[in-house]
Amino acid sequence: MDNRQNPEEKILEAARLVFHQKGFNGARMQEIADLAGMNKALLHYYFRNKESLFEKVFNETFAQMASKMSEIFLSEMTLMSKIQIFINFYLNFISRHSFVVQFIINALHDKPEQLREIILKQNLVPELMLEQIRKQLREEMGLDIDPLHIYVNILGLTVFPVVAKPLIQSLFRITDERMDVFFEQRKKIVPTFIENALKGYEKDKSLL
Amino acid sequence: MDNRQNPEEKILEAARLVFHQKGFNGARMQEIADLAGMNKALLHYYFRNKESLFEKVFNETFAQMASKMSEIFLSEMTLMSKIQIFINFYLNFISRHSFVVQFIINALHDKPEQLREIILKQNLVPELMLEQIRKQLREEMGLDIDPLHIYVNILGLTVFPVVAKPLIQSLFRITDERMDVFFEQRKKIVPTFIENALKGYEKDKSLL
DNA sequence: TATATCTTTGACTGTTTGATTAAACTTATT
DNA sequence: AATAAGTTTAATCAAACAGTCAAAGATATA
Repeated sequence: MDNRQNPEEKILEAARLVFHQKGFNGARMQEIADLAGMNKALLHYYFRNKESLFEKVFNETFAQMASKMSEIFLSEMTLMSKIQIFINFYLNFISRHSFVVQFIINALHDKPEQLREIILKQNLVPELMLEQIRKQLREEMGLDIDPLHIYVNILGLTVFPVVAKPLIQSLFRITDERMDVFFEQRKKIVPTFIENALKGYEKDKSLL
Repeated sequence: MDNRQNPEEKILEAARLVFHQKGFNGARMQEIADLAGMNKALLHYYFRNKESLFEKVFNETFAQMASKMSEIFLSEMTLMSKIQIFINFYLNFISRHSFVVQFIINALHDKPEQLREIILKQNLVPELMLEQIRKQLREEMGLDIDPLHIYVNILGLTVFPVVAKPLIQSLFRITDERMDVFFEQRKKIVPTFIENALKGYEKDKSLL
């Protein structure tokens, strides 16, 4: 592990790796210490205990993901370009940080109230993002649809295959190499899938 | 807990509840014993250890989910009806068994090789399901698309919102009641979304 | 250089937890 | 009724683990 960083940074980097892969229950303070190349007691010196170290990591990770999403969807582009960019970004991002989203989902699943407070402290306003999507759906495609459903659809089509990768591989006996191809294909397939779906609403506007 | 069942059944039922919610690492043998209303040593008497009890539960759960999916997608209906039925079934099912899919995904994530063997022993043939989808895409909609992408899209649109429910609620500050409405809406929205997307391909067949 | 403060370590503690065991209890078999 | 086999329990064990502490080491301050 890199020696140029200060201890706090080294601990956080190690903690990130371990917590992301194993979650709170699966992670061991000893393993984090080993990975950071220092004594276990130092973790408690810099971060009071396991919980607060975990919270730090969660905070960081969540903020990073959420702000990246906001950044993309609040930028100045057509909605379809944003979708294209988001999928490309995300599918590239996870090849380096495979477990981030699953980590967030599981953490939030284990202690929803506790982490919800932490999230509220960061002054993110994801509602703005929804309003922006609503506006663009109307102005660019003439659609009056609940933007939350569209946003969740985008996330589902992008994120789910990554999270469920081992499930898909087990079910259909797919090799790692074929999975790489599969994800590469999705960078094209998902945006057209969404575009087709949205254009379909234009003719028959009787829905939501 | 119901007294009419035999001990094995009682243990399995309790183990299911606890493992589904907390995963392997989060689960405690004592908690399972308490929930089953019996001494902890009995769990070891009937199931050698925690691992094999977990495997039993995983096996059961996975088989149940996989066979239900196969059943729907191998039945005699139009593809669009199957999609409609699947979404309805799944969104109703999880209101009673909230954590099944996330449980499977996490388990497969923690020990992929080990569980893949277990899965292979069940003689499921999900590839048949894919072939069936491919056939129906061609015959009913004149489309020559990789059925795996379509299947993953269906799963993503259906399963992701359920798995990510706490994430969505935290991000957009949505109450439990509004979430119920949201899921109820998706029973209609998702099938039309998919239908629109597929119909879009019919005109412009230059894609995959 | 002497002293105070900050950093790091190894040894240790108390608790939790999965697993074992020997004895008690129950049920079936003769 | 006597015996054997199967079932259940309380007590206990050993390992894993988060967290503590006193002392050693390093660094800054005077």
